[in-house]
Amino acid sequence: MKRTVITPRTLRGFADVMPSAGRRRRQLLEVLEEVYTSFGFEPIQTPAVEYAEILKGKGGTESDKQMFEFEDKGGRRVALRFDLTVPLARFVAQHESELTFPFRAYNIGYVWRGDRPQRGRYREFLQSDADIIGVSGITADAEILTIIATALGRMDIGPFTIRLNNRKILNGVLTRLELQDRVPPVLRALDKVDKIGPAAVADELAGAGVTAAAAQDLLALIGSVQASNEATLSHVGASVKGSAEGETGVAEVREVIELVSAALGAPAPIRFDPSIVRGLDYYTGMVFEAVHDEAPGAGSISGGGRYDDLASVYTTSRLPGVGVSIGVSRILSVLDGLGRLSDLPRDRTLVVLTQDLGSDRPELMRLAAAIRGAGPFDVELYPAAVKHATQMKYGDARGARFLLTLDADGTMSVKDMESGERASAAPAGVPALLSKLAGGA
RNA sequence: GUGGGCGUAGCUCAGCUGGUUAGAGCGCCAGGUUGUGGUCCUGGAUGUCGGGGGUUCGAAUCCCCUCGCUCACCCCA
Repeated sequence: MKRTVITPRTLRGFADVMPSAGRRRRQLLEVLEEVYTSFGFEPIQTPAVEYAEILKGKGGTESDKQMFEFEDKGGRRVALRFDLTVPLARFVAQHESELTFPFRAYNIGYVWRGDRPQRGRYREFLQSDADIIGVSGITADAEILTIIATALGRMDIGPFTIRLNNRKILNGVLTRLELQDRVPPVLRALDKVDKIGPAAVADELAGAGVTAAAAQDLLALIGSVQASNEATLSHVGASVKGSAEGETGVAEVREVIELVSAALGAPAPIRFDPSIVRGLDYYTGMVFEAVHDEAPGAGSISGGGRYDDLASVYTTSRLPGVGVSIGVSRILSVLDGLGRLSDLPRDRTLVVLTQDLGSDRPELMRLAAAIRGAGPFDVELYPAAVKHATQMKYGDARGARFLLTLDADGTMSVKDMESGERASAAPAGVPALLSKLAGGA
């Protein structure tokens, strides 16, 4: 009789994390927490599920369409969070009286979006946000950018570039061209210039009711990325002449880059790119996204910007903010695509203790604990008294550095899997022996 | 949501214009080597050819439907 089984599978867009990716993920998260903390950010957390009315209508119609929304058993309309920024706005508005401002917090968690999965794009993915709430100066903007540059640098994932822009630049120009009532379609059209080219963008702008002359102005503005930020800034500075808001935007970009470079003690890995727009409707000033230089087609590994009005739907207090979102799942996917997911060396030495039917198991347990306490060792006791060769192969497959076998006469034999050499010692001397062997190599 | 590509062993894939028992490499298992891994040698197991229907003497191969995956658009991490 054949037993029928349920085919093991995951939902479209929902992925398992395998051990190789899991180790990398852990390392990325360690770097993030360390960097956030070193900038004074506090860890917070918000729920995965919120009232739908809290989440909907904040990030634009596209976000609403992609939101997982359902009814709970009590008949409430609820939704899975689409990002971590909108829940943060709710959090800050709700706990305003208990927080110290300017409030700096980070939040690491999964978010859910119902769009079609592709490489590096999932329906459930891990994101890590850091935000400063309560001030509108560009010092905060610069600090956020410094955090990204620092974190991405320490993650050791390869070269990256932060593409930076400021919404005030385009807003200013659009106002001068009397297009302020058509901002979203115009921004959408301009955002496509890399993909479809200036001519097609001009067509789309014409379709949005933009005159040919205005379209040329806009294309000149966004097509002005130069070899250096300074060159781009002066180029764009010329096109925004006459618009106070646009001039402010250019000045902010210039100053922010200067501040980040000062913080890093080196030129910031930032490229001023006036074509960066970003879809989320709530951004009001600085906007940016980071791409991995070796996988620019994989999409952004980080993004964010300034949003000065986000919390206004939950409170009458003015709570401007600026934040970054780092795509942990996306970074893992990029590393996987580059074949560098599992090249992370073990940060501690793995030791495997073997056993057989006659082993003194209390002695083995004591010894495992002693080795763990003796230094940077991860120690596992093979959990069954199977054939010794099997346990050796297991240790090898696991990448263990040392295989330990308790001999019948009570001495411990130590095999160094790297050199192939064997040594022995009394159990009490094993921790010291391992430290010596591991250190000497 | 719109449009393209692809579903053959655990994995990566080969199977020409339809033709007998469907293959390779890797992996896995066993032995060589009964308490000392990797290398090597020998042997072995495994497929509803994604599913359903149709054409045909005959379908992994052609047609239709369906499911799944994937890429592009859209949007973004």
